[in-house]
Parts: sequence; structure tokens; C-alpha cells
Amino acid sequence: MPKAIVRLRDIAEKTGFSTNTVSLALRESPRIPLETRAIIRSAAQELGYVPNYVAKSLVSRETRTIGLVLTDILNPTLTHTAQAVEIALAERGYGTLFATSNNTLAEEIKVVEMFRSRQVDGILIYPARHHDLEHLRPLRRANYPLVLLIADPDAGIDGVSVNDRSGGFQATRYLIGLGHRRIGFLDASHPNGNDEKLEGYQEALRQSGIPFDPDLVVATNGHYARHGYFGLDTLMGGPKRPTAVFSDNDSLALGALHWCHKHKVRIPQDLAIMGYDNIAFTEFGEPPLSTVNYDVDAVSRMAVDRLMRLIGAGDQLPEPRITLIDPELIIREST
Amino acid sequence: MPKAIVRLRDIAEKTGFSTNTVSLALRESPRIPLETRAIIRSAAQELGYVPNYVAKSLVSRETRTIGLVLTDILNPTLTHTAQAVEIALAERGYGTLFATSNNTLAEEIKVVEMFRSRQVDGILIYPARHHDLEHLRPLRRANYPLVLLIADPDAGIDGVSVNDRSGGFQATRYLIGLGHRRIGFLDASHPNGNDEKLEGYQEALRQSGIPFDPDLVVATNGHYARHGYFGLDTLMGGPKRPTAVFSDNDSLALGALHWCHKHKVRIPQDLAIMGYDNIAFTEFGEPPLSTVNYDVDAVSRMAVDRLMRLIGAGDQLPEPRITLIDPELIIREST
DNA sequence: GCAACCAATGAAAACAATTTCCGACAGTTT
DNA sequence: AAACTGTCGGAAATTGTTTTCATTGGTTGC
Repeated sequence: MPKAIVRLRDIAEKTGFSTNTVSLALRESPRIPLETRAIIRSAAQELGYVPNYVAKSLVSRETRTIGLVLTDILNPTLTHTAQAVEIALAERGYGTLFATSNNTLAEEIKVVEMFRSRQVDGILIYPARHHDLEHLRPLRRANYPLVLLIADPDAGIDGVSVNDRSGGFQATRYLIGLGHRRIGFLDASHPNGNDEKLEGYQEALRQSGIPFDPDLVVATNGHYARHGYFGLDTLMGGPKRPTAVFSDNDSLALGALHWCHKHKVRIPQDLAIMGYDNIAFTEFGEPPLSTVNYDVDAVSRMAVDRLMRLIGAGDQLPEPRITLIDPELIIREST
Repeated sequence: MPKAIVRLRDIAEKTGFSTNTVSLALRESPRIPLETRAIIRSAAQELGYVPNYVAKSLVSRETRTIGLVLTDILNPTLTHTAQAVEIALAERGYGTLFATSNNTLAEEIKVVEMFRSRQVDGILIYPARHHDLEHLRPLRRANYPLVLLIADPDAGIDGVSVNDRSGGFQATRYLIGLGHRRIGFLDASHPNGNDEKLEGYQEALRQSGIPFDPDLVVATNGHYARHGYFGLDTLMGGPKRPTAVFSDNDSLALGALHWCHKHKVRIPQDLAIMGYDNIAFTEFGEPPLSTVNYDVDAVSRMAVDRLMRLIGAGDQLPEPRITLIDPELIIREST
């Protein structure tokens, strides 16, 4: 028995009705009298009928499935996004086809193509490179429902995101307000051209008349805790030690925290540390980490809402709209 | 233009060949001369043809998609599993349809049904309740490829997992070896009937002649850090303070760590803490956490391998096989 | 010079559902 | 009794692909 497939026809043969009648009955069409429906329903139950979505999709031209492309699900914020998106979609009766781009453009292109050929009704994507969107624009032009989990006003594609430039600005301004002048920046995103936080950081320095010192910015070459550990190590090993560090994300900051413990650097007296994202563990760091709140649930919800609107629009998509959520600072004990 | 669909027929009309020839040509059939193939290929390219998997699936009776059911992707070990599974499947040309059961049996049943109706070629599932598998057994009997990410020898269904009983046993025995007699247990899993670690814990106590004290086991009612924090609080608030705590998972242990910092309890002198899973942040705890290594990559890889074998077997599935990986202790500074 | 063969292509039938249209029959109206 | 109306159900077309089987027209072999 090869994966027992029960078709409408099987129910039809069993009950003596036509497949057509069975189809209508199972969808509770008022055209079929209640009694007939009951007979058919119980026969379906008995045979263990499960509707075949792929056949249904072929005729209805919709799969009720959307594709979610993330760079890397190990990043806690993206994990959280995946969960929130999946739940929001499930509530609306959509399935989630999921894939990672591993932070490379080439894989991202392949994944999008794979999703298209699987006929997903729309795509939600956190692109690897925030400014390399050329492979997505033709899709948008072809009226393909597509929402970015970043917000580039020039993209010409819908996007929902936290305003990272504002986040970087606020965090830096706050550190400056605390009296810090030498503020390090642990940067995991620049190599991918995702510079919003760095720009906010520079803007805050500029407003306070503090010259930007490129030596205070270190590329961590990754966004896990260990990268933060080594990033801080090079920063603190240099001649111009900072008195505060702003970190591209919380994992990095947690790694930095660990470096301080190892080297008997007191937090926040000797070094203030500011994270980004407000992942669950920040609250339980030692000390609890100050950070910038990335409201994953709001972003996910709004992105899904927007995608649903695009799917509903059909032939002619509305003008792309960018939604930016202004983040809030969460001040704990590391600053 | 509603989501510009280019069909084989469109290529056929453009080139003057039949759809059939186009189909063959695009799949590089040797029956079509190279020259014809080149013409067809370039026409397909020009029109931006993307094969329609849903139509293909209808005839081939395979979707090259598998369903992954997890209880909750916020659990770092499951996150890691999702990532590892997705990568392993992508390597084999399979897509990953993903859903969470939110730790409830009812949602799990719905998700499995949804996957079935979407005709996934197989299902990988971390069930909400390790002993409530009745909804899965009929699938296995119907030769549906199915692999559990737990290992229940009595399940009658293939499974791959870390041996949690052994993990619980080893961790407890190690703590006993350190001289501890009063060992607390932070339990997030019992309410779902997932008792393997607790059983290992009890077995270790028994072997050392230490009577089991139910007051030392606290249900945390959740598996995030905050649950560990409050769990430890009740444990330490009681009359019989333990000298060591074994925790159902690392998030819980990190929360417990935080409680100790808050209450000036020294680790490991006053209280030894042992986690479970070896998630990324354990290494960067303060102090770094001793834990039990859950080899996610090995489990995921083996589970996918097994699933592929089942899918390949077709009509008659081989006997179910349970694969247990014996975990290793990772000793750091919290014990 | 004709059967046999072969290479290149096409026609049509699947696949499992939905949709459109049409027919049978019963009951009601003229 | 003819014409109309409405209910119930079925036949057939459709969706985009793959697969099986046919059909060309041109060569080859004897």
C-alpha cells in the first residue's frame, strides 16, 4: 500500500454519487441536501480522506503557502521572527515554507527561485544584503507579493522593519549622554552592506562634535558570542581603549561581557556595554544587558498583514509602502 | 498581469514545438537533438519560465517537500535542529514546510493533517508528548515516512535522539561524585510526560543509595530562563536547600545562575549548577555552565538520513529503527 | 523497389481536484 | 395538458506537467 491515497473518486464509488457531488458536499455546498452531505461526510471519514492540496492548488492557482527566507535562523532575533511569522500565517490558514540563504546572495537567489517554482502565494524575506535587491525587483514588477523584513525607502518593494538607524543613533547618543567619548562599535553587518546602525552611530557622534575614529569600529566577521569576545579583544588590545562599546547585536555583547569577566574589567565602571535586539538572554546576563528593543512581534505581525494585503490585491499591487518601527532603549545594568 | 505564469505551452507556441517536446528538452532528454534543446532552452530563458512544481507533483506523486513539526522554535536546541534539518534537506533537493505545535497535542494533530493534505513526502516530528503517539501510528502503518526526533523503543516508529535518560543519569552521577547528596531538579518536561531525564536522575540516586526526595523536584511550568529563575527561587526558599541543581535545559540553568547572582549565592561553592543541551550561550555564562551535550547536528543528520531511506523504500517500509546517541558531559566552571 | 528501421516529434491520457454547464425529474402554474 | 420553475446531480472541461504510444519522413539493407 503506497501511502494510501484516498481520492474524491473513491468516495464517489463507495457512495454511488459522482466525484463532483462529493466535492461539493465536502465543502458544504448548499446545493447538496443535508442528508446527502451527511452520507458523503461519513464515507469520507471512514476512508480517512484528506483533501489533496496539490490538485486543489493546480486549479485554484493558489497554494495557501508562503515562503520565508532568512539569512540564518541561529540568530535569536530571526528565530523569534520565524516563530512569530509561522504563527501569524497559521492563524490565517497559510503554511510556511522555510529556507535559509546562509547570508549569501547566490543562495538567496536560488531559494527565491525554488519558492517561485513551488508556487508560493507570497514571499517574506530578510535579504542577505540590504542593498542588493536586483533579483527581487522583477518579481515585484510582475505583481508577485513580496515583503522585505528590512526597510529601504529606495527599494521600491514593501518593507517592514525596526528603524536600525534610529536605534544606532539613540544608543550612541545615550552613551554620549553618560559622558562617554570613546565609544567602540562591534560590527557584524558592514561586510554585507547593512550599515544602518553604523550610520546612526556616526550621526550621533557628529551631532555631539565627536570625531569619528575608524579604529574604534571592528568587524567581528560573524554574529555569535565568540565573535563578540574576539572583537572586544582586538578593541581593548589597541592603544586607544574605549570606555563604552555599542554592539551590533546581543550575542556579540554577551561575548563581550564574557571577555570583561575574564579580564577583570568591571561593567559598567570600566566599560559600558550596549547590545542590540533585546533577546531573551540579555535580561539574564551578568550584569543584565542594556540594549535596543527590536520588536519582533510587531514587525512580524505587520509584515504578514502587509503580505496578506498584497496577496488580496491580485492583479494590480498597490504602491510599495515602507513601515518603520522606532525602537526603544532598554536600560539595564551594563551601562 | 496576474503573477505572470509562463507555461510549457507558451514556450511551445513561441518555438513551434509541442509542449511534450519542450518538456523533454528542458529536462535535457537525449531524445531531443542538441540544437532543438538549445532553441527551447533560450526561449524558456527569455520568457522567464519557472517549472510549476505543483503540476509536476500531481503527476509524479511526490512533492520533494518534507514537513518539520517542532513544539516551539524558541527553544535554542530546537532552533538549531530546524536550521540543521533545513540545510540537510536543501542539500538533497527537498524543501522544508515548517510548523509548531505550541506544545499541545491538538495543534500537533492539526499540523500533521495539514502536512498530509499538502502531500509532503515525509514528516520529521518532535512530538509534544513523548508517549502520546497514537495519532502517528496509523500513518506509519500506512507506510507514511515518518521519523521522530525522540527515541521511544516502544513507539513502533523510527526515531533518532540523544539518550536523555543516560544524560540525566550521567549528570546526576557526576554531581554525586563531587560529593553532593541534596541535588535539586528543575523540571520543565514532566507535565508533558517527557520523563527521560528525571528517570536518569532517579536511577543515579538509587545506585548511590540516596533516597529520592520529591520536594527537590520543581516543575518550572515553562522552559525559558525566567522559569528557571523562579524555579530555583522556590527550591532555595524551602527548608531543605540543595547543594547542587540539575536543570532540564540550559535556559533554565541560565535563569538559575541569575538568581544566584541576585542572592549572592556563589557558584559552584554554595550551589553547583548543571545544565542540559549545551546551547551556544552556556559557554559565555558567568561562570561558564557545565552541561550535557546534545549533539543537534548528529541527530538532525541521522534523522534526515533515516527519513530519506524511508522515502526511498516506497511501498514497504523497513522495520522501525531507534537510534540513540549517548551524550557527553561538558564540564565547565559551574560545578 | 520494398520492407524494415530510426530519428524526431506530436497527440492524448493520466494525475486529483474545481467549475461550468446541462439534464432529469417533480411540482406548480396557465 | 402544456409550459414553467426549482432541486438535485452528473458530464465534461480545466489546471500544467509527465508519460505512453503514435506518426511522420527519410534512410538503410537486401
